[in-house]
Amino acid sequence: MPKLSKSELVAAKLRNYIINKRLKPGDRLPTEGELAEQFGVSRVSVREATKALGFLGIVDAAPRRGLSVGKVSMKRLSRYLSFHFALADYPLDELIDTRIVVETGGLRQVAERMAKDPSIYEELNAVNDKLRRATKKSEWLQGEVQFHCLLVASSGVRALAAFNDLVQVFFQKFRADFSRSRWKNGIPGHQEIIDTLREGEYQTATTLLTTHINVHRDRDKILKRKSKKSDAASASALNGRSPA
Amino acid sequence: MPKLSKSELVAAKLRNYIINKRLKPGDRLPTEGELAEQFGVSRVSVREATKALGFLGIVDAAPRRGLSVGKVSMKRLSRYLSFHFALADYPLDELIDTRIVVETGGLRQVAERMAKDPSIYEELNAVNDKLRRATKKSEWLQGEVQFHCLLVASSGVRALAAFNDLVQVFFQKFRADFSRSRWKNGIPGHQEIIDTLREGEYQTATTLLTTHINVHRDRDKILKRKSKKSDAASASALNGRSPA
DNA sequence: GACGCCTAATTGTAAGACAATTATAATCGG
DNA sequence: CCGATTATAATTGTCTTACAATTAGGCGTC
Repeated sequence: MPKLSKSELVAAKLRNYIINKRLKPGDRLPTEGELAEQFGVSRVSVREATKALGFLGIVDAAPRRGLSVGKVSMKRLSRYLSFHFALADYPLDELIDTRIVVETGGLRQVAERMAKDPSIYEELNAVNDKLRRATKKSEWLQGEVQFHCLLVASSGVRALAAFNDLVQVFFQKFRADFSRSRWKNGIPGHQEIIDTLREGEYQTATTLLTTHINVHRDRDKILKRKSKKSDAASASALNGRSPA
Repeated sequence: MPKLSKSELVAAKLRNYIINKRLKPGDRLPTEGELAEQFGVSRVSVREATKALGFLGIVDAAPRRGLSVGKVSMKRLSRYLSFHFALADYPLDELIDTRIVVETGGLRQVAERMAKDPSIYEELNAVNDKLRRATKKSEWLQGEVQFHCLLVASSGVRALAAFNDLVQVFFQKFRADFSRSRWKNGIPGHQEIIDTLREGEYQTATTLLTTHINVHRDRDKILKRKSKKSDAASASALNGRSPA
């Protein structure tokens, strides 16, 4: 059990403070000095906590104005997590499983919302167009993440979208060694998915998206074919959901 | 253009340092004092940066050992996600959608693993037994979370499990006002789900689990049948302490 | 009333000191 | 000679104090 340092405790207490008082972005927090007194620690410890939270955009600090609750955005995180090499945490298979669950999980809602609001389709289409025009690999990498994040965000299930943002960052390193012909190939796949969704056929879209994501698994299998025989056809799960 | 603070600069430099030297998790970094001298700032600024990166698990610090590159884990990041959740205050409907996606998403894997390892069934069964013996509501609350967390963890998809842990914690407040007869009712549901999974029928289990979770939605609908589509800032109860 | 200056509150940075922790070396017992 | 224990020292963790930098809000002048 890793013993929590004082600044980490302060961060946790600050979190509870924000939750208990039901503070929302923009609301004021006590000053560093007041927090120090209230929590019974020195200003240094408070600062280490607020600074750390400030890095993430959770709190916002300015001289004279003091501290306030900031707007949490996943973009801040990605900035610090852009070290793809440091993220070798979960094996590829588990990340792919995770992606399939999270991304396909929201498709029904995406289809429903598309039916009511055509602009959702337009946005996704625009991102995919941008992807078509991409020439440099970095452009594609960025666009690819953007597309998949927007897809889940379009479900309107924001908690799922937030988690998906993280997963996409984690996954980034596996996209790195993807040949150009390979990713040019994926773009019509995107198109098919959103077109199918516009028709309301979210179950078909689920199959398509699953296959799209599983491409990474196949590639991995090929790379280490020497290992045990495995069922490459995969095609495994379409998660049957939606009980009415 | 937001002016970067010194500690943020240090964080950026540290990031470049890690990238340029191609450091991997576990590799040693200079000490705080050395970094301070090298970057021409005080130890305080270095500390604020390393602390912030430490929150994300990007650097790891220990007395005498010094600083080293850490490995970012989903556990670590859920701390950040928990802030996101806390500030966002998602409505019940979205949390239910999230739960259904995450919990049912792992069922296929659970069934597969159960077939190979019977102890998975036993564990789930044990938790459900404990649930049956629960008399106090607090026991039930704890057991309920434990069951659903174990269920997802049994899929072996750890990233999904980590996220699910978080969702369960935030869902707790909605379980709070659940009558005893109501939750006694849910226990056979659990049993049916794990039994079905043992048979390998994960699609049936998906339907069952979806219904099980949707009970909360129905109840919600009933509660505010009078009040129309109002977001109705949820009242009451928060947890007091941080979830580790 | 509008504009610019002043002041004070608050964060930002620094230096020094000491406590807490722990890897490594030294010591001791067998 | 080896294992366990103790002592040492290096490093992070925390506190205190001090001061610089920034800026919101008040004051005064026109």
